[in-house]
Amino acid sequence: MSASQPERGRSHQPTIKEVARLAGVSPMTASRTLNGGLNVRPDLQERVMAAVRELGYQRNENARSLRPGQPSGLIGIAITNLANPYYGSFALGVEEVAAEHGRRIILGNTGEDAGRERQLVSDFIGRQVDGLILVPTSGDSAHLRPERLGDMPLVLASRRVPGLEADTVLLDDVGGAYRGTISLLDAGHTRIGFLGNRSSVFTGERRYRGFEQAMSERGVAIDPAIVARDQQDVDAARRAARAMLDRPDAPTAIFSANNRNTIGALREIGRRIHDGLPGPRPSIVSFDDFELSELMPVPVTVIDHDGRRLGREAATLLFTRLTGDGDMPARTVELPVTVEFPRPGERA
Amino acid sequence: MSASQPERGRSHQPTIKEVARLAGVSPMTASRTLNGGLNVRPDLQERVMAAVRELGYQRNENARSLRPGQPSGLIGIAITNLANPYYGSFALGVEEVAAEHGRRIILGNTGEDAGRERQLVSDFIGRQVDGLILVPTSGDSAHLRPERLGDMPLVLASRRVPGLEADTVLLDDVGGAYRGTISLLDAGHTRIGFLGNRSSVFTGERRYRGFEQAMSERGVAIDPAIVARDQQDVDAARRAARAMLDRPDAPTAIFSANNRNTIGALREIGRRIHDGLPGPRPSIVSFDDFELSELMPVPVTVIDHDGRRLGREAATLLFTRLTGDGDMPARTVELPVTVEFPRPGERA
DNA sequence: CTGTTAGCGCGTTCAG
DNA sequence: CTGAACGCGCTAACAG
Repeated sequence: MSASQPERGRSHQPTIKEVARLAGVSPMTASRTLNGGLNVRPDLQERVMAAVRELGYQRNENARSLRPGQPSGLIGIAITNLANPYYGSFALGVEEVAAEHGRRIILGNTGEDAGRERQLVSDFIGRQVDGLILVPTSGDSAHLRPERLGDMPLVLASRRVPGLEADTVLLDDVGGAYRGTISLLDAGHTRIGFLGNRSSVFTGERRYRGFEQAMSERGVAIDPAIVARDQQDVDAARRAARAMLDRPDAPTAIFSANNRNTIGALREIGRRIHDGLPGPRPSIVSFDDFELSELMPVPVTVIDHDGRRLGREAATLLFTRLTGDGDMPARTVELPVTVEFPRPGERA
Repeated sequence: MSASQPERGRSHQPTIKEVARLAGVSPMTASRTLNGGLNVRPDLQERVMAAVRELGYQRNENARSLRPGQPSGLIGIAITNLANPYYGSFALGVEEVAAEHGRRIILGNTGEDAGRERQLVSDFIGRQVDGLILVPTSGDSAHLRPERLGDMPLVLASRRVPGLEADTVLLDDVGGAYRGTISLLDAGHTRIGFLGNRSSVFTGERRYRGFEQAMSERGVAIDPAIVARDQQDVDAARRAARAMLDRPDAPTAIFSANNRNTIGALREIGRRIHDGLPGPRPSIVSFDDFELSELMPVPVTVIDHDGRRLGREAATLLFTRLTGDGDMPARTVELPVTVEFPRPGERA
């Protein structure tokens, strides 16, 4: 009962040696049996398996992968915000494909912090992961350069990293934003506001580009007074929407580049309706789907996409590289998005 | 260029030996330096650190934890559905606390499948995790019994496992459901429907109990004809809501025991409003919050709770056990929920 | 078909 | 203060 030692019972995970001893064979025979039983007499295999069951033996995967070249069976994932349902689905997609390949995932949340991303990647490498999948932050990315990563396979998701060649899965941000904007123009809107996130974020930039393309293609001018591109959370989005809608020349429609901005805009619109304020009730086009969008008090068109599928594609890209030629050129997969109108016959 | 071997460049993660050689010291001196530098001359430490930087050395955490008793720094988490935003937040909460303790998480998705849970737990043990956090499935749980788990610390979240004593974090399901139901009764409703998930699911059972308590306390009978407790997805929930609302004696309010049922019910209500169908526009009380609930066409009261906090509590419970006495009795933490009314002055 | 030897990267133990 | 030897659990490579 010494107080200094934690003295946890640590009921000692059985080792392959103990299995072998109990089965009356050498550790090598036990090992072979556990790895498929090639060149082991059936009766010995029986005895080994019996011992395994009796002892509740679990192979130590860490020891197994100690030998260089042996895969650890671990995939490291770093994402920016696990609480975002979209990235939750993304992680699920990766997990599924990883599991199909007998791999497990180590997951870290960066919170958009490049320093944290660096730590995570470093730790992942220290744990000998077989590959890395990440939604990169927009900060410094020196830790992702080939000279730091060696030949560790890396897949980027959702965003690119400037100057870094790596397998990448993206959404069709530009096309989706373009089509969503066109649907507003088709419905006769000419005064269209834009809510987005910091343009330093890759997707923010691309979605604005799609918006811009559609507007210029139709010869509709973009009024900078109703373009707000710096909102990262719902409250900021709400304030931006409010400022726009308070103008005498308020927009009759708003393009929102992501979920946070959409929620903020709709909260503001809801308040105005509830308070009986005058002014337009703008239609919304929202990049990112959300549930019950069809029950909103204004028409909401969503640009929908599948986070789980993005995750599955990212993992597939990784495993293709893991099993194939490590030197093949970097590939980019761009997943389609769908534009969904509120209800049949009731476009924005 | 032999075709049979993968022949990955594998630019060989540097080892501590190489660091030592480059620094002109023994591996032991390098090791000591990396572990705090106790009893190592400052100038040697300098040289070692320089070599580390030059080689981009990363300590092999797997090898480090090979020695029995050494923690792996890994926490295994198995949850039922990562795509559910609530569990995404939960995972985030766990990840945060784990990171604060210098641990990493291995994450697996069970999809409510007990067999998959068993595999995951087994794999986690094989990877020498320091502890396990799981949202248990409702199936067979033999693999969680102490005789199988040894003294591996285990924390259960959201649900209990029958007959298993383990640290547990729960929501105040009963109290929340009770208070939500009371709010409906206070508003004058007497005909209240119930939508829930399989009662075999722990939370489903508890939430029904809270509903029942409130109803019986107020002397309002529960009509089994408007109680549906077997919906696991939105479509099933919608059908159940439809059946209730098609009745001549349709409920004037509905208690929904979880997010999936709430969405289904609201979709059905939205359809009826849109199609101009007659009948009541029932108020909703929803266990589980969702965004923009205040913009719904019927009043929605939500019973809100914080998945991230649940995750943080679960991890805290685990680390308390890891650092403290492993033999302390199992503890249960029950987190409060808040009942939030639609808009000030407009109760359901 | 089976067993022995050796070594993966690291850190504890013990000897200088 | 520093280094050499040993062993953690496991499995290629090499006997037998």
